[in-house]
Amino acid sequence: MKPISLKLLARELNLSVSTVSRALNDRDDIAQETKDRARKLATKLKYEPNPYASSLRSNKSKTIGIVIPEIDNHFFSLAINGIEEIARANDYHVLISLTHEEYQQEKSIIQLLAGGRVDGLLLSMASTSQNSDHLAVLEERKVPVVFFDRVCEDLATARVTTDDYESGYRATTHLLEAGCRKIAHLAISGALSISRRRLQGYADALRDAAIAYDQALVLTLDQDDAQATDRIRQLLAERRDIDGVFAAVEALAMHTYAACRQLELTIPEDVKVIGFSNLETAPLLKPALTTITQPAYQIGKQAAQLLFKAINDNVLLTMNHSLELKSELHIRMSTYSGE
Amino acid sequence: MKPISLKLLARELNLSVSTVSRALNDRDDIAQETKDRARKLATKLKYEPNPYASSLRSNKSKTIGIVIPEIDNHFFSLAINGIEEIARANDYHVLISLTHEEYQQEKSIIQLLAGGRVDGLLLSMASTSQNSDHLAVLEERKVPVVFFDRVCEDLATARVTTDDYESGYRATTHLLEAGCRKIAHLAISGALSISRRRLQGYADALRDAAIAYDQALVLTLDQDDAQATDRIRQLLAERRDIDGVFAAVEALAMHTYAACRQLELTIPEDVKVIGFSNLETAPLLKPALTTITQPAYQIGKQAAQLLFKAINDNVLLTMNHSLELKSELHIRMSTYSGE
DNA sequence: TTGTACGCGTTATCAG
DNA sequence: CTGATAACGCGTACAA
Repeated sequence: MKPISLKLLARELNLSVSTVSRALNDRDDIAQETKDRARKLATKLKYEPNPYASSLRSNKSKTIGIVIPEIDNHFFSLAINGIEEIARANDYHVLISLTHEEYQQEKSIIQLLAGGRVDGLLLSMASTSQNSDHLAVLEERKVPVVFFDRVCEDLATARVTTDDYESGYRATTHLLEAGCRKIAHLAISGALSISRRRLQGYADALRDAAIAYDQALVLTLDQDDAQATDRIRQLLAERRDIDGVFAAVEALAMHTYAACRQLELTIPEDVKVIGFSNLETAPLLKPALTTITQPAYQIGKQAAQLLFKAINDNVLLTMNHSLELKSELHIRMSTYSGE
Repeated sequence: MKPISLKLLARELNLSVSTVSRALNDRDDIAQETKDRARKLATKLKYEPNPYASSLRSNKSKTIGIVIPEIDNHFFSLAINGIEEIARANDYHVLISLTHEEYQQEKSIIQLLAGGRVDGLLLSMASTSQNSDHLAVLEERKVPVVFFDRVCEDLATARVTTDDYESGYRATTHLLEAGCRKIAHLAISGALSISRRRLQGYADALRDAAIAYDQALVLTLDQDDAQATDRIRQLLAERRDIDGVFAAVEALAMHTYAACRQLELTIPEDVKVIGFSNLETAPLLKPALTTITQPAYQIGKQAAQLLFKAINDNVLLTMNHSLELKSELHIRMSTYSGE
C-alpha cells in the first residue's frame, strides 16, 4: 500500500493540497468544519506527514543525535534515558551512534551528522580523540552541541559535567582515612578531561596528606578488557605494598575485583577499593563496592534541556551555560577499615 | 554559514547541478577529469548531501528504528550494541525510542515511525501491550519488522528469540537438583510471550519432578521497582517454606537479593536463587548469581541482519526467517547445595 | 476562506 | 559526455 500523502487526502476531500496542509496544521485561516473533515480523514487513514519533505522545507529534522563511546555501560544508558525523556517531551527523535572509543569513528560520524541530519548533538568524547579538528565542522555548520561528561575543552559550547576533581580528591581522601598509604590509580586515556581532573584530585589529596606521588602506581589502561585485568593483576602482584585502589571508571573497579580474586587478595583487608560507578548492583557485590556515583540520568536530562534551549529558543550555547553536578560518595564494605 | 548544496558546487565549477550530482555519485557517464574536479571541491568545502532531499527522492531514509521498553538494562544495551554494528556496516543510522513498558507510548511511537521515517524496525514489545492493533499500520505501510526477544505472535514476520521454554525448564530443574522443593517463580506481565514460555518451562519441570504447581508461588510483578522488592519480601516472609526462587527477568533477581537481605535469609542456604540475567557482575555478587544468560549481542546482530535482508535484498520477512538462539546456564554460588 | 504557484536539494530521464 | 527538466511531499506567499 502506498503511503498516504496530502495529495491523496486532498483528492478525497475535494480540497486543494495546501488547504489540507493548513487544516491539519490548525491554521486560523481555515474553516472549523474543513479542519474537522480533514482531521477525521487523516486519522482514519492514519496519515503521517512525510518527515523528509517537512524537513526539507523547514530545515528542521526534529532529530537530535547522541554520540557516545559505548552503550554497554550504566552511565551512558542512564544518560540516554534522561536524554530520551526530554527529547520526547520536545517531540524530537533520537539518533544514536557509538564511537567504540575510536577517533576515526567519531570523526566520520560527526562529519555525517553535521550534514543537516540532526538539529543538535549531545556528545561524549572517545578516549582516543586527542584533538578536536573533527569537531570544527559542527561550528561551521552551526550545529548546536552540548558535551556531557567527557567534554572537549577546545570547543566553546555548553558542557554538563560532574565535580570530577573534587570526587577524585574525596575518593582518595576516603581511602587515606581508611588507612591506605599506597594507593593505585586506574584510569583510561590520560587525554580525557575527566581522567585528568580525577587524577589531579587524587594527586592533590596525596600531597595534602604528605604522601609521595608514585608514578608507578598510576595505570592508564586504554586497551581492551581482557588485558586490563591482566595489567592490574600484574601491578598488584609486583607491588604487594599497594593497600588501596582508586578506579576512575566503572569497568576498572570490576577488573580490580577480578584481579584480586585471581591473586587471592581479600577486599577490604588486603586492598581497599573505590570506584566511579553507576552499577546498581554495587551494594550486592562481594564485598559491596564503595562508589563515587554520578547523577547520570540528571546529566542526560540537563544536557538535553540545554540543547533544546538552543534548538527551540535559538539561544547560542556558550561555556557560560555549562553545568556541574555533584557526584555522591557511597561508602560500603570494600573500603571498610574495621571499627 | 550556509550548508553546501549541489547548486553551490555547480556554480563554482561552472557545471550543471545534475552533472555534479552524477560526478559525485561516480556515474560512468561522466569524464574522469570532471569527477576529480567535483570531488576535490566537495571535499574541500566538506560537502554533505542533504539527507532529507535524498530521502524524499529515493524513499529511503537510511535509518532503522529500535523500539524497546527500556535501555537501562544490560540485555537491551548489549542488543543495541549488536544492532548498531550491523547498521553501521550497512551505512545506516539508528533511531532509538523507549516505550517504558507502556502500551500508549509504544502505539504513538510506532504510528510516528511508520510514516516513512525509518526503512525498517526492530521491536521488542512493552509488557503492557495486550494486543497488536497498533502494529497493523506497519503491515499496511509495508515497513519491514523484526521482533527480538519480546515478540508479538500476531504479526507474521521474522523473530529472533532464545529458547525460553527450555531455559525455564532447565533453570527449574537445576533448582530441583539442588534440592529445592518449593520454588517461587517471579515474572513481569503474564501477557508477554517470553513470560509465558519461561513459566511453562517451570511448570513442566515441576510436573516432571512430580511436584505440585502452587499458584501462590507464582508472582507477576508489573509495578515499579520499589514495590517489587516489597512484594517479594512479603512472599518470602509469608511462605517460609520457599527454598528456591526463579527470577524470569534480571531486575527481579536483584530484588530477590535485596528482599533476602532484609529478611536476613541467607543465599543459598535458606533460599537458592537463579535468574535470567546479562549482568556482567553476576560472578562478583554476594553470593555469585547463577544465571541463565541470553546471547544479547548476538540477538541484536542477527535481528539486524535479518532486517537488512529485507531492506537491501527486498526479501519479504516471514516467520520462516525466525531464529532461536540458545541461552547459557552459568552455575554459581547462589544455587550451591553443599558437596 | 480556499486555491495557485513555487521552492526546499536531490536524482532520474531524456535531449543534445 | 553534459545540460535542462521534472518530480519526490510539504508549507507558504500571494492571488482570488
